[in-house]
Amino acid sequence: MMSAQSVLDSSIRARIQRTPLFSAWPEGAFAALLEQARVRRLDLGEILFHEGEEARAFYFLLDGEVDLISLGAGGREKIVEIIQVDDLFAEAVAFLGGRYPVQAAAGLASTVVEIPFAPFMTTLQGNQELMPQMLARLSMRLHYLIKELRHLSMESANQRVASYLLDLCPAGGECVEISLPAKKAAVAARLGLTPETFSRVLGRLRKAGLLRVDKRSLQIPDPQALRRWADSG
Amino acid sequence: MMSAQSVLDSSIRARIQRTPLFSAWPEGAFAALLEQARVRRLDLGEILFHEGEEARAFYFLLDGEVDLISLGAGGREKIVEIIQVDDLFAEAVAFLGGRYPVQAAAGLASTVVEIPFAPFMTTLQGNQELMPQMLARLSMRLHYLIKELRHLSMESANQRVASYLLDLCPAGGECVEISLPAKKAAVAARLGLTPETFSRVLGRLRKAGLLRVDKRSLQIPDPQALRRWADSG
DNA sequence: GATGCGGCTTGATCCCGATCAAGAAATTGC
DNA sequence: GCAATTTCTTGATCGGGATCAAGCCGCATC
Repeated sequence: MMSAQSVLDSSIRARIQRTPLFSAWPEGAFAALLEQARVRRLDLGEILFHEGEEARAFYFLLDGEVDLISLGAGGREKIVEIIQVDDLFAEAVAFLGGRYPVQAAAGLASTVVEIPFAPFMTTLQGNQELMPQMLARLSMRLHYLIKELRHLSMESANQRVASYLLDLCPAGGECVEISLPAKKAAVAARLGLTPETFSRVLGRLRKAGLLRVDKRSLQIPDPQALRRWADSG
Repeated sequence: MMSAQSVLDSSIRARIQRTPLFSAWPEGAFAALLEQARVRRLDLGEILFHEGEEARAFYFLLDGEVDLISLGAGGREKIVEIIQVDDLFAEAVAFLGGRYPVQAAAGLASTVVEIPFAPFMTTLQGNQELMPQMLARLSMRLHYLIKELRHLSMESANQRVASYLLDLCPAGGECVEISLPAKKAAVAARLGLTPETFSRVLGRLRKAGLLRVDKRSLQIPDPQALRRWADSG
């Protein structure tokens, strides 16, 4: 079930314009683009777009949580990325031959802004000074996927969980408290693990004194020790 | 050990210009770029660039074979891609923050053309009509990595080998005979498998009558049957 | 409080692919 | 041609994580 409305209030527009992709856009072009955008509400579990479906729009997540999921034979699925509030997603699909390469499903009841590709691409072609920003976006995704590939293909469950937790820490410093971006089963899928294994790894970390767990919020008393534990075990 | 020479003969220039990335380049800019390029010869096993190293150039493979390798803890390594003759590689690194995200090593004695980024980027910035081609290149790599991720995270050894073999077939039709692009150990690493497992899977396929193996050349009598075998088993 | 349900943990067992260990076959060197 | 080295195959065992199967906890509803 979905609903759409045609007017975006100015605070929403401001949030979208704050993304790196749009911050350099001339005001006129940006306003014209958002003319065509619509707000959509998604129920928990609702599918925003399917893998292989013709791609007509990309999205900005206002509220809730959306999972990008790659489907395999026999119902197997891997969460490629958990999209967070204020993230733009699927914009790179504009150059990927017109089909979504993954599925997007709401992990919670959510709200997204749907921005059609057609006017976006037209503006991009007419203002080529905007292209470097688009190249930068694509490069970030490339980088992200290369890292993912490394994690999946040569790290153990322990190492993957540890790296993931450390990545959640704000850069560098002490990260006493962090919180999981989604329910544990989704995080497990994001890491390519079953919920059971994920739970066991957290248990191991807890017993080793490297982690305190309370519901979805975690404390890492000594990040460096965690890093060392991952590198050795 | 390496040697460099400064003049590129015209047949080499023609091969490079035939790549999609350069086919739209104005003759003058292309010639100026290749002024700065150099030929390098690599011994078997020689490392062209290391992971994390500052990126100053990208490459065109004239002859031999180069493997892009991602390194993990404890000497573990995964071949991300096996570069073939007449492929351009590492050009996307221009936008990836100035460091190579993987290592490149010669899988055979090889010859590459080394093309520095500086003049390349300058030309790109001065001729923004060339950017769409660059976007297309990045998108292809994105697409490739998404596929890789899917294969690695949710397919069995059997399925990965079968998909890989089918991908080697020229599009669609009968592909009676194909040949592995590298020695079996390298192909196994590309698939995220040990040589032993790869050998066993080929053996299984042989016994099932789905494959004939002779050295490095393979015959697939019935591609559709192979596809079915992968989808079921 | 009882009941039910979804999310999480814990335990027992299984299976795929890695690892260890020989051999066989192909390639190279003399 | 024959030895030496590398590449590939085959077999035996091992182990990490999946799967199967209960139980547990927090929370909602009545």
